[in-house]
Amino acid sequence: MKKIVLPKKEDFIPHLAYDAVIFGFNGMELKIVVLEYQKTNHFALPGGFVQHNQNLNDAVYQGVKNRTGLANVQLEQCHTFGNQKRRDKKVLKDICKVHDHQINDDHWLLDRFISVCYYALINFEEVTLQPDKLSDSIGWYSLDELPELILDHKEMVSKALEVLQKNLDEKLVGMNLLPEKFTMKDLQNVYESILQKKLVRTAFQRKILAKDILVRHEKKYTGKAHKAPYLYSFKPA
Amino acid sequence: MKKIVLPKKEDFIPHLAYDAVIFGFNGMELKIVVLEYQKTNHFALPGGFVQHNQNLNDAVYQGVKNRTGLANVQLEQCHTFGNQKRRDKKVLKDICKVHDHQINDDHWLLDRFISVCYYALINFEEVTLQPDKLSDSIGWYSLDELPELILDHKEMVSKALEVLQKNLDEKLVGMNLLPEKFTMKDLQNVYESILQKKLVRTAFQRKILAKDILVRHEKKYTGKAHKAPYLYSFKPA
DNA sequence: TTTTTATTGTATCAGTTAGATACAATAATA
DNA sequence: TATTATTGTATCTAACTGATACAATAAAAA
Repeated sequence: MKKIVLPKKEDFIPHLAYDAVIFGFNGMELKIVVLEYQKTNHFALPGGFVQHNQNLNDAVYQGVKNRTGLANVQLEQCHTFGNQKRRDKKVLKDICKVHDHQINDDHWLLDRFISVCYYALINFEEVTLQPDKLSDSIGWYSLDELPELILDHKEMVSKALEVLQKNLDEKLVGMNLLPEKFTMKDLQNVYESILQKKLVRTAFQRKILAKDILVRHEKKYTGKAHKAPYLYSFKPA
Repeated sequence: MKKIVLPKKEDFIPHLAYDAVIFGFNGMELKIVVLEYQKTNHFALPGGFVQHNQNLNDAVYQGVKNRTGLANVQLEQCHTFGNQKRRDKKVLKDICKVHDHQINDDHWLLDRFISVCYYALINFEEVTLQPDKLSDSIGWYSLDELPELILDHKEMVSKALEVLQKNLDEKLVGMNLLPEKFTMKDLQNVYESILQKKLVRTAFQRKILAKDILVRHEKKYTGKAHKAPYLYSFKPA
């Protein structure tokens, strides 16, 4: 196991972290990015720390880029988790041990951390996840098949989904989760995955078209035995 | 000027603060609690720091109680402000000077702070504000007559109001802002103050009554030359 | 070639909700 | 007793949603 360099205490604001819930849509299901730490069986959201002279938002953006390979991600803050109990010495020790680091009980990484949770919506198809050195795997997990996550990361996922649902109509979510061109059915699937309930097809179509935010393109012939749906794209702002 | 004790560095999580936007309603206008630091002409939201073994939520609750005299306040988190520029050495130095404290440029209170912003709704009438030792005045200011606030506290107020507006219908705000019994007009004034727009009287009354959350009581005779309105209270949960 | 099948796009009807308007029912005053 | 301002409610209309219906396909089956 190649020894990696632990983050240095003096570079970062102590006791402060961030974590990110990154949503993607594979055409049918909503999924999120989860990291697995090498040989520890610990799963976690991508997260990190904030440097002393770095904006919180920038730290999250940079961190998500470094730990997942994803750039140009629009991150939205959703909640700050500040419970005193949110620490887990065992997890951190496990992770460090794999990398041949001995850390003492008073090491700063084992301290109590307050974490600011962000979420983002990205296009599942156009993206290649790139695990960093701490993680041996990075992957998409559907919401109802999440592995056990460390600390309160599961709660973060719930909170992020809740905020996402609340902002769905105004934030025009589909724009980030779908490819350039998509069918009405695709868009409805996005909405249903996020809201976790079925919508009425005709009412949905009517409502979306009434918003006047879509451009209609050619039909999409899928080879299936039925009428071909139109393709749409979002009107440019 | 009696010398006060500055918060001790070792007791608190460095670089981390909270601030609170406390809304009250005087019957006509929405107002918020603002502190003035003694003889400095600096105005700020009530805020403070988090102890090492204290939950973030508890810290805010305790802090609001200590700095304003308000207890049993339902606080909701609304946003975390993490811009690297949010520090102002002059303000802190001014405050400390008044209390006869010399602090150096590297004092921890002058560091860059990340602040978690909360908001609360309280009953203006039933409350006596109690300034702490750092502040010589504490008072209610209406939103359009706020003094200049330190740092990004003005932005915090905007954010808190925005979140409040968004949550208005589900959080049943009136419950916290009105006295036990109130008229329909009172409730409408609360809604209008928060949403900062006029509502249609008949539609508002119809909507609220349809929610089936109010109990109707006796009439309220104001001495004015017109029909007396009914008093209402919220149905107990 | 014709029929069948699944899905899509749209229209229509009913039920609900909100704004606008109208109006009767007051309390106190003129 | 008439006047005034406000309140509580009803009614009309416009907008929106769910439910239903149905024509228009695209490809497979007959």
